[in-house]
Order: sequence, then structure tokens, then C-alpha cells
Amino acid sequence: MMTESPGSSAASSRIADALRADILDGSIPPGQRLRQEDIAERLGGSRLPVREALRMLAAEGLVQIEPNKGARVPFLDPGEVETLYRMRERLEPLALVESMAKLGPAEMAEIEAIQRRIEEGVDVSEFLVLDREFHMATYTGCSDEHLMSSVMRLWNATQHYRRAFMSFTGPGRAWIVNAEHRLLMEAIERQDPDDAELYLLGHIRRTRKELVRHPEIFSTD
Amino acid sequence: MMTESPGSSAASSRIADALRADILDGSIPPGQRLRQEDIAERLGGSRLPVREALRMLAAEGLVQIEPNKGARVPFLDPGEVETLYRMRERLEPLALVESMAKLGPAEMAEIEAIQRRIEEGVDVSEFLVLDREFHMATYTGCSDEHLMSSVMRLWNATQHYRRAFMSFTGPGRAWIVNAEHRLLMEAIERQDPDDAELYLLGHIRRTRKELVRHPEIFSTD
DNA sequence: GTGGCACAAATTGGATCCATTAACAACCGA
DNA sequence: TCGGTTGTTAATGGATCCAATTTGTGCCAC
Repeated sequence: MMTESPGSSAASSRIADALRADILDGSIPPGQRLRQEDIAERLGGSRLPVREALRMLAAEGLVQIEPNKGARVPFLDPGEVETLYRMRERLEPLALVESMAKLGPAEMAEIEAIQRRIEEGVDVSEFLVLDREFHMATYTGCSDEHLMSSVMRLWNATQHYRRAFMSFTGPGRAWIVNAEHRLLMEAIERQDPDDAELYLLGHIRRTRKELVRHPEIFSTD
Repeated sequence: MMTESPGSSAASSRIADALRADILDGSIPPGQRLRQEDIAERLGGSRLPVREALRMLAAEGLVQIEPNKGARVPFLDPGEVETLYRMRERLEPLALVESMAKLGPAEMAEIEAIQRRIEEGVDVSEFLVLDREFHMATYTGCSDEHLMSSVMRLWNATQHYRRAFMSFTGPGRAWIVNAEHRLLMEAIERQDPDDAELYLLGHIRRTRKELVRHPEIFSTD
């Protein structure tokens, strides 16, 4: 599961989901233009649902639409990504606290299973998927639509730069992520909101600091 | 100024702006259905740009779209509004800190002018506009699009319940708002991020607590 | 009198067609 | 040879038309 937008008719949502998946997995990189006709032909349907899908993605920040010039995946500068991470640092602990109390044994087992798969050693694209699944699993108890869609937007908007960072640095410092995940899981199991919030904040903040230390990620080539 | 969405062609944006203004000023209350044909006829144009405008508003959380059933302004329950305010408490101090350093004498004068107009005594609808202008004026130095659009979304989504609260309780405790605004302005003028963040957090948190103490605001009649 | 079923009206979703605008290229002039 | 201009092309924006789904209504049976 990545994201889904059920708030629309079949075609628009289906096309938006497909485009979102393509953008998130890197098939459509920043800077690439999205021609309505190409998408309509590739995914089936006419240009109309494509236009609606592009509006939805634009509202999520995944594409930029300029009047009479079309849609393209936007480049983000280091400052924007840093701010997006600072937003994550403040919103995700809130989602976690709202979620924690409702996480039962089944959910905890699922979280642990995901973390075990991460520790078994995975490549970059697998890690990106599993890391996302791990954190989203810790938020499943949060039923607030606004908060969760905001969190999802922040993950989506920064996904490309997270991948670029991982591809560049390699898995050398994977143990740090695992240690942070383990501490986070332990605090959740203890049902300790303060510690859980603290570990999560530290986890995101450390990632932000590592990201801004690698400006080569943002080179446009 | 309320909000504007320049990221689209003329008609879609124009219609979205008009609908947004109508929803925010209460002309279109929660629960009301939005028929595409009516909107197209009322605002000019065909149904196509109306549909795109509704998608944009749906992404902002201002309307809800159900497949084959149309769009309507959603009701929010007390829990949702409380979470939206908790999100404000965390995001707006961030926007303020990013903005503060770039606020010059001209901006400070504008902020003070708005606050003076609030203190001169205004009715409910004027207060809603001026209070919004006041806070947005303190954020003008924040150039981050993602952060500001998130802040705007939070204000928009809670606007109706803020008005309901003000209409219900009356201006009896207006002096609290003025005191908080004055303290906030003073901290900004001192260029003290810690104090500014603290006063802003307190301001939003107090409002949240007052809101949740009045569940009659959420009655659906 | 009430519940269910079927039909009809209304509304949304999708496709095709036309207008408008921006990008691109060729051409003319200096 | 370079710059400006103009015409052509391609892509987006908008309008109208048709299909599919939902909802309301009326009728019939029980």
C-alpha cells in the first residue's frame, strides 16, 4: 500500500493513483513534463479524467501546474526539503501519540515483522517501501483524516530526495535507523507517549540533518 | 486577501476562489450539497471547470466528493477540530519562526495597524477577517509554499467552527485575544523566536480548549 | 396502511470536438 | 551572421453531448 484517494470517481482516482505511484518510485523524476495526451493514452481513458487527476496531484504538491503550460514534477531546493522535514518533526509525533493507545498486539506484531524484514538486509528501493510501511504502521491507530493526509503529503513530497540520499550514501549507516526503530517500538510497546514522541522526533531530525549535509542530492542532472 | 490558487487556468481558479470565499464566509454552510450545474450557471462557464475547482477544494479539505453522489461541505466533529487545532499549534510556530527574521518595519507597522483595528471594536465577521489577516501578516516572511499552504488549509478547515464559536460566545472575552496579540507582537519586535513561539502556541491552545468546551457549536441544525 | 418494487427524473462521469495559447522553426532584413 | 518577426505546430483550456448511476416517486401487493 502506498496511498489511495477514494474521494472521486473511478477513472480520476485510478489515474491519480497510477501517476502517484510512478512519481514516488522514481519512474517520473522531478523536472519531467506530464503531457495529458500521453497519460490518457498510456493509462486508458480520455484527457478529462487525466486533467482531474493532475489537479488532485497538484493539490498534494506532487506536480506543479502552470496555466497553458502543463504539469510537471517540481524540483525542490534544499531549503524546501528542510522545511518539509521540520513539518514532519512536528506533525508525525502528534499522529503517533494519537495512534499509540489504539495499537493492539496484532498491530505491534505487524510493526515488528516489518522491522525484522528491514534488518534482514534490503536494497534501496525495498528499504524505501519498508521504512514507509513501518512508520505508517505505527500511525494506523490515528483515525484523523486531515492529520494522516498531511503526513502522507509530507512523505510523498520528500520521497524522491530520500531515495536520492539512500542511493548516494548507500546502506552504510543502516544500523542507526534500526536502532532508532527499535527504541521507538519499545516505547510504543511500553505505551509511553513522551518517549515515543522523543525517539520519533530524533529519528526524523537526524535524517533531516544528514540530508541537508548532502546538497549534491539536489543537483539537477 | 483570503486565499488564492494561481496554479491553474483562469476559469478553474476563479471558480475555486469564489466557492472558497463562499464557504469561508458561511454562505455555503457544512452539509450543503454543491451541484455542478448550479455553480456553473451562477459563476459562469460550463461544468468542466467547476468539476476541476471541486477537485481542488476537495484536496484542501473544504468539500467532500463521493463518486456519483456529488460534492458537499463536510461536517466536522469536535475531535477533528481539536486535532486540526493541535496541528495549528505545531505548524504555525514553525511558520512564525521562519517568518520573523524577514519582517521589516513596514510589515510590523501593518501588523500593528491590523491589531489596532481589532481593538477599536468590531463585530464577529469583521473580527474573523481581521484576526486572520493579523496572523497571516506575521507569517508573510515565511516563503515556504508547502508550509504556508498547510497553515492556510488548517485555517480554512476550521473557519466555520471559529465563526460559530464567536457568534455563540460573543465578544465578551475579546481582551484575552488582544493581550495575546500584543504579547506576540512585542516578542516579534524583539526578534525573540522562543517567546514568539511560546505566545503563539499559548494563543492557539487556549482557543482550542475554549472550543472543545462548547460542543453545542457542532450541533447539526 | 405499510413495505417493496419498478420506473422516471435528475445529477454526475466520461468522451469528443473546437478555441486559445505557448513553443518552435523558418524566413526575412539589417 | 545575427536578431527580430511571423507562421506553423503542438498542447492545454473550455463547451457540448452522451452514458451510467443514483435518488425520488408512484404504484401495486400484501
